[in-house]
Amino acid sequence: MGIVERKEREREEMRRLILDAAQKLFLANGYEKVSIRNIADEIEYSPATIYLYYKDKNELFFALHQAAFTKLIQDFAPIAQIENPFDKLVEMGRLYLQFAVTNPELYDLMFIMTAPIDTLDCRNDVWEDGHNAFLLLQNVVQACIDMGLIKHTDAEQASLMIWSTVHGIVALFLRRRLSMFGEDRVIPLMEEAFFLFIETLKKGL
Amino acid sequence: MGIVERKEREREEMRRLILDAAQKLFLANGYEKVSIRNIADEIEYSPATIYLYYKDKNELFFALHQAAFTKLIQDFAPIAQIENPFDKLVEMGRLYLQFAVTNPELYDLMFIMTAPIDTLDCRNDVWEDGHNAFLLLQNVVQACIDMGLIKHTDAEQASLMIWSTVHGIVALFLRRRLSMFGEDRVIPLMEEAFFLFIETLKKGL
DNA sequence: CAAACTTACTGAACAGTGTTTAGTAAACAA
DNA sequence: TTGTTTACTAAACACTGTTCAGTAAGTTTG
Repeated sequence: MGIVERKEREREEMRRLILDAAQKLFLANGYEKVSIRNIADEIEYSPATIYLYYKDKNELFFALHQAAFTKLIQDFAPIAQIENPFDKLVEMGRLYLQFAVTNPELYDLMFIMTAPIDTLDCRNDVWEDGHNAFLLLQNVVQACIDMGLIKHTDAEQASLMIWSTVHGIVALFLRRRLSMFGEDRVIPLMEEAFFLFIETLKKGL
Repeated sequence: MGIVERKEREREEMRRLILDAAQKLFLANGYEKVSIRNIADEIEYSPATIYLYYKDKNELFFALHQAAFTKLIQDFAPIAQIENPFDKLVEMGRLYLQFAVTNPELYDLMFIMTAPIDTLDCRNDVWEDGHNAFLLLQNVVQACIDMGLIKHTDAEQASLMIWSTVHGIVALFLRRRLSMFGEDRVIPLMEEAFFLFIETLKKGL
């Protein structure tokens, strides 16, 4: 009875087809300008069909947000090679910034938009992707503490502070709150702020 | 010929009427759920009338965002009494955090939503409110530098870093990215992260 | 194989959105 | 008392997310 397996497979393929079309349109036109009807047109199905595979638009956003997390984790792969945990921390921050600047729509979906989180809330589910990513940071911070590279002993507190700073830089940038510095100065200023933060951590944390 | 003056006054009153109705609905129901038709119902005018006073919805958002800035500046008034510039900085951060937590919709409008900024962009205008608020911070940071309380000499860089951290904390909170810490731990954790940041600045900046 | 059932899909509708436009009635100027 | 300007609105346009009855194909059963 391989039919149910094939059906299961076909269902998964259809979910992928929808997801890929959604991602393609999102990356091309931004999230605001993509509707269920657009996605339906792209895959040449009726809009109602999408609702057979995703409960609503938020769930589709959530699936996209999950895919974005696996991409971020992939981008983080090189840090495994770094020995010194503080260097690891710095490189993580650099890669995080880079990810946000090169994939602004993905970053928005992961850390700014409320749509994916709304889906979690109505399922009474916890934000696993976010939590895992945070633990990745927390582990590196803990390693710094264990080696005496950071004096402060609460890794969770320190991690939240570090995450906040880096997120703050990119969130202000992505939501165009740094435009007053002039278009060509923004990216350098962000990098300077980041490296100043690292230097401050070195001396003060 | 007092007629044009009266007309001017009436026009301004109407703009206020719309703005107040919009703010009332926004604060009550959140921004997502307020439409031009809702606002029109509230003030008992036709939806089209609103377009005689505001170019589009973004411009209305922009006006609300400006009003929010004057509220923030008002909330900052007590810092004028503080002598020591570093204490001033800390209190500014505390008040900023407090403003965000007590007025989440206003903060969102000022520093997260893109709608008000879209209006600026299409007018080729610069974000004055944001810039002025930033200069307020930068002046305090400069005072810290001048008194040797901060070693780093670039006030702009330092200010951006400080703003980023505080914004990061509240932005993660407001967009529900700290839910994984548990509802009752979130606010204390934010405060701890803030004070850890201050301690780190004291020692490292 | 034919009948019964299940699944996958869609057209059309519902209830909403921001925004524009033609037309009306009142206020003002000549 | 005309002519003109102003303030306003009903209705429409082109969208949006979402639901549901109906259809046609695929699958199972007698």
